[in-house]
Amino acid sequence: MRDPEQAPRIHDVAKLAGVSVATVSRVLSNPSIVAERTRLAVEKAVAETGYTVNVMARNLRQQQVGGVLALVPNLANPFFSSILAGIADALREEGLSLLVLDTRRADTGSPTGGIRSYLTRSRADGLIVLDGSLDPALFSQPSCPPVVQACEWIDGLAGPRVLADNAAGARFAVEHLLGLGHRRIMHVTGPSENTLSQSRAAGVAQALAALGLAPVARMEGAFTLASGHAAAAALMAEPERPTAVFCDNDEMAIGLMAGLQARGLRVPDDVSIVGFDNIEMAAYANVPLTTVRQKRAHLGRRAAEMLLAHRAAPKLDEELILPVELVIRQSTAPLQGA
Amino acid sequence: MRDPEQAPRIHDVAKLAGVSVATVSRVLSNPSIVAERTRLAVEKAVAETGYTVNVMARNLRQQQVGGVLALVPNLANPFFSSILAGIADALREEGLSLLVLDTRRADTGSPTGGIRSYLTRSRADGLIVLDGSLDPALFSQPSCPPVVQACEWIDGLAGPRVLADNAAGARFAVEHLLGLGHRRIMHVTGPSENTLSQSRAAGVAQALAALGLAPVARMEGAFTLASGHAAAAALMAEPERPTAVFCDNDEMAIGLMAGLQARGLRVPDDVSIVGFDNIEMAAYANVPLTTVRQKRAHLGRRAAEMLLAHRAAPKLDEELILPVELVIRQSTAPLQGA
DNA sequence: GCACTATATGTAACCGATTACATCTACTAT
DNA sequence: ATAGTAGATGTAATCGGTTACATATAGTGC
Repeated sequence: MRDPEQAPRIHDVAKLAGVSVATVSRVLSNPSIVAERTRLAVEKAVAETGYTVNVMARNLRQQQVGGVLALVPNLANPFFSSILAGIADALREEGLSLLVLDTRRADTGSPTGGIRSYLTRSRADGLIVLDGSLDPALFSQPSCPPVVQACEWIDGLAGPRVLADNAAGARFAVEHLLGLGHRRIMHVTGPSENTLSQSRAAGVAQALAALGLAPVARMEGAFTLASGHAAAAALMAEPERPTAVFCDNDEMAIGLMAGLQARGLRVPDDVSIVGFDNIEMAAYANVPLTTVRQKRAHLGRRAAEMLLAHRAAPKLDEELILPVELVIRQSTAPLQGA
Repeated sequence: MRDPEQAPRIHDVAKLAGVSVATVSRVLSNPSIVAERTRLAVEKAVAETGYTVNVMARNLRQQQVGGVLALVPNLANPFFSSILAGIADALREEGLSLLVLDTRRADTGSPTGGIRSYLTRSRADGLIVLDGSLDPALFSQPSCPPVVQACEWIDGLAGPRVLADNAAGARFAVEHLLGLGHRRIMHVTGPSENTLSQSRAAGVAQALAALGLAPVARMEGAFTLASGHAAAAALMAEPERPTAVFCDNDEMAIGLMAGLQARGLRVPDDVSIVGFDNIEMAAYANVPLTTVRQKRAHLGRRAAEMLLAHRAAPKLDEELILPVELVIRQSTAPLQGA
């Protein structure tokens, strides 16, 4: 006798409906091949018992997990969470769920285990990697599920990628500053090993080179408010003080604004500032921030879609570059005395 | 013959090591009960084959999923993502993974399916609910896994909860303003049906009642920058303009500051402002924001720990109230002319 | 030397679905 | 009337582990 508290199994439904388990399974997964009469009886039995499939059993049999794992460097960072929202959206439409792993924290675990133990077909049907600092060797195990890189990317790791057009965005930002007459432009970057930083630096160099210029100053930050704040001191210390700054993200730009204002400099009168990302706060900063818009949720969605397509028909090395656009607000102004 | 591309199974390891599958399983899960000699042989075979357990098969047999599902109202909201980070941390230590479901988006799906289909023991070993607006009936199915409510809570849903001390935080904030001499205090709230809003409103009322006062104005916001910005207009429209505002979260407070400054009012000279949450941006706002600190990652961690404890030994209706503290920065000042 | 116990390992049932294959029925074509 | 076929359903193998139970071996006490 079976404990009535237990969740009903397909067998219970079958018995109640007077059919075999196979028929019940068919009603649930492919109703069109079973006779109307039978189907109705089974549906009634399902309703009466309150049966729902045991997802684990189905997954085992079908050799799939029903979920995609996202590797994020820092889950608490709002930048990533809106990408995740886009990913979750696209996955749910396909009946897949979203698993999340914070790589910075997981890393600290046992050296052999840690992240690696999650990179198996038995744990996820696919991987979306948002952390460009991971070792490409992690993904070379034969049991590693299909991978799509999004936002950041890993040098030496092939496979599809979805990226924002970082170089173009940086170029737009700097061209905007140049157009306002600025020539002494500082670049507050992300960590130098970060792939985003690198491609944004390339965009900056490109825009400046068109006029035969180079950044008068560069400071390496960490994409944080605090590092932007610290950049204010660096700016003041420059012998030829920059009149404009491009920051690799909005958080650093906002931190920088706060730091400059605390030192008595005014934005945009004394210094023009451009950020990157267009986080929600950018529009509500003390001085609304001119920045480069990047559609993060959309990027996440495209990454998930690409993963699903890639699973169906592997397309190596497809690279999707999403457009970005400059949003001009009030943190930039023509060079004084120009 | 087995396709050598396939992931090795426990059977392959057993054959290579010259032992039974049971022994291999024991080496992996409970090494102490197998002889040293045998253990070494098995470990060698595991290394040679590159075997890793099939998580789905193990989970099916052990009747567990290996993951906990967090229900969040809005994944893109940084407020929730740092709670998730805390949850993920605590779960990983127990070998569990974090599944995420964005309830606002999932809601829009089929009425019968949607969220409900995720609330099954076969999909998650436990639930952490961060959305107080959900229907308690969702969790009454017999197959629903153990639930812990965190941060927000659902009226009519019993079970353990982890909350910040919202009433005390609001009281601290208002007492601080009263102590600075302010008497005309406005309260910018979250949505009135939100449980957080309700308990914060209670704290506000309590603090004011001690002096026989009531809020001179109240405006219902949506926890967003935009609604805080809109509150600036409401404040200006008051016949007796408030000299201080308590906002139910930092985002609204920052939006409000921006709105007031755009209208020529100065913070804190003309209006003092207190927020709630202590998001990172609070310290870097144009005027650093006085606010109530709530340790979000810690709250998430405690929620996960409570869930794990609850699974082991169900403790109904345990309620954990985490302390909060006032962080005084520069957005509050003594009443002018007091 | 014998019974008994502890330790180590193997055998096979089991978790709960899906699905290849077998079977049965009813109908069509010759 | 008979074979052939399509459609509906049942039977049982299968996914890949874990673990209760059985068995074998070595060690202990009297």
